[in-house]
Amino acid sequence: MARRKEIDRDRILDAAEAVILASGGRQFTLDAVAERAGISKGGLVYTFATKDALIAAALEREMARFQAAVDERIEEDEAAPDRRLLAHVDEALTEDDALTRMAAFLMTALVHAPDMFAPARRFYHALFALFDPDTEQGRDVRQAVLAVEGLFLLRGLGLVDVPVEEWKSVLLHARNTILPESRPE
Amino acid sequence: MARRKEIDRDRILDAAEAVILASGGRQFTLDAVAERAGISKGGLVYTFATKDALIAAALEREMARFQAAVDERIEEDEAAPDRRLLAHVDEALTEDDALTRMAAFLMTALVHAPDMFAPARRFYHALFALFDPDTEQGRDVRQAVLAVEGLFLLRGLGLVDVPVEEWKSVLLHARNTILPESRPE
DNA sequence: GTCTATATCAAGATAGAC
DNA sequence: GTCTATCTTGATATAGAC
Repeated sequence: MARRKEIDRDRILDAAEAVILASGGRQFTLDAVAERAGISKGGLVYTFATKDALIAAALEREMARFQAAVDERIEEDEAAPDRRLLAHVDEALTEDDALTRMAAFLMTALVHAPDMFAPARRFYHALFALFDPDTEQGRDVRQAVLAVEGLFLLRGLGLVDVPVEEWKSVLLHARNTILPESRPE
Repeated sequence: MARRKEIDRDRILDAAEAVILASGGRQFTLDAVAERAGISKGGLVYTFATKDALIAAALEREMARFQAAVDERIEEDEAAPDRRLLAHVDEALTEDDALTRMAAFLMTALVHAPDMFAPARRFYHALFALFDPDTEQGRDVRQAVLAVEGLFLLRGLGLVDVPVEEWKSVLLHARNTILPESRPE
C-alpha cells in the first residue's frame, strides 16, 4: 500500500535535514543524503526523482513547520492580518533556532536548486497579502515586514554579523510598528 | 611588465559579466566564460586560479561601481551619514538597472561560490556603520535601510514579484524615514 | 514495487607540452 | 603564458536483482 512510501519519504527528508543543518547546505549532495538515510543513491533517486525535487520537499516541510508554529500563536477566529503579522514576528523572536534553521534550508535551495523556490514564493505571497500598501499605515507595516525579512536574509546569507541583542531590537521595533503599544507574549 | 596581466583580467571579467547578465548566473560555467573571452579553460584558470576567485573579482568590480555611483551623488566634504544613506537609496531609485545588475552578481556568487562573499560583507559593514542603533532616530533609519535591502534581496532571489511602482514606493518611504521632507534629486 | 549497481555526462581542477 | 589532456566529483539514466 501507499503507507510504506510515505515512511521512506520522511526518513529521507530527515536525512536531508540533517545534512543541511550540519553543513549549512554547502555539502548537500545526493551521496551524503543517501549515506545518512542508509540507502543507496539509486534508492534515493527512486523516491525523489531529482535533487531539485528533494530540496523542494525539504524546504516545503520546513516552511510548513514555521507556519504551524505561527498558527499556534493565533487563537481561532482571531486571524486578523495584524495578529498574524505579530505572530510571525513573535515566532522569529523565540529563543529556539527556528530562523537559523529556515535560513539553512533557504540557502541550500538557493545554492543547489535555484529554480525550486515555489514553496518560499507562496510563503512570501501570503505574507505580503497581510497589509495594504495603499494606506499610510499599510506602508509603515510593509516597511517593518521588509526590515524583518531583510535582516533574516542578510544574516542567512552571511552578509552581516548581527549580535542577538540587535537582532531582537529590530524585531521589537517592527512589532511596535505593526501594532503600537503591544507587548510580545 | 604587469600591464599585460591587468588587461587580460579585465577582458575575462568582461566575459564573466556578460555570462552573468545573460543568464542571471544560472549558466555561469568556466567553459562559458572562457568561450566568451575567446580563450581556453586552461588559460582562464591560469589568470583566475579558481572559479571562486573569478566570482569574487567580478562581484568586487560590480560593487565598486555601485559605490562609485553613490559617491558621485555626494558633494565633497558633505559626507554626513544621512547624506550617504540618501545617496544609496537614490542610486537604487535610478531608472537604469544598477540594482538588477547587482542582484545578478550577488546571486551568481551565492549559487556558484557561497564562500566568496567578502566584498559584499565589506559593503554591508560600511552601510550599517551609517546609523546609530542606540538612538530612536537611528533605529528608524536602520529599519528603513533593512527594508530597502530586504526588498532588494527578496526580488533578487525571485521570492517576491514586486511591480516597479511598489518598488519605488518602498524606496521613497525609506527616504522619508532617513531624512523627512527631503525630495530625491 | 523498491532498491542496487553501473554507466554516462557535465564541470572544476591539475599536470605537463609547447 | 597559454593550451591540451586527464582526473575527479557529483547528478542523472538505465538495467536488472529481489
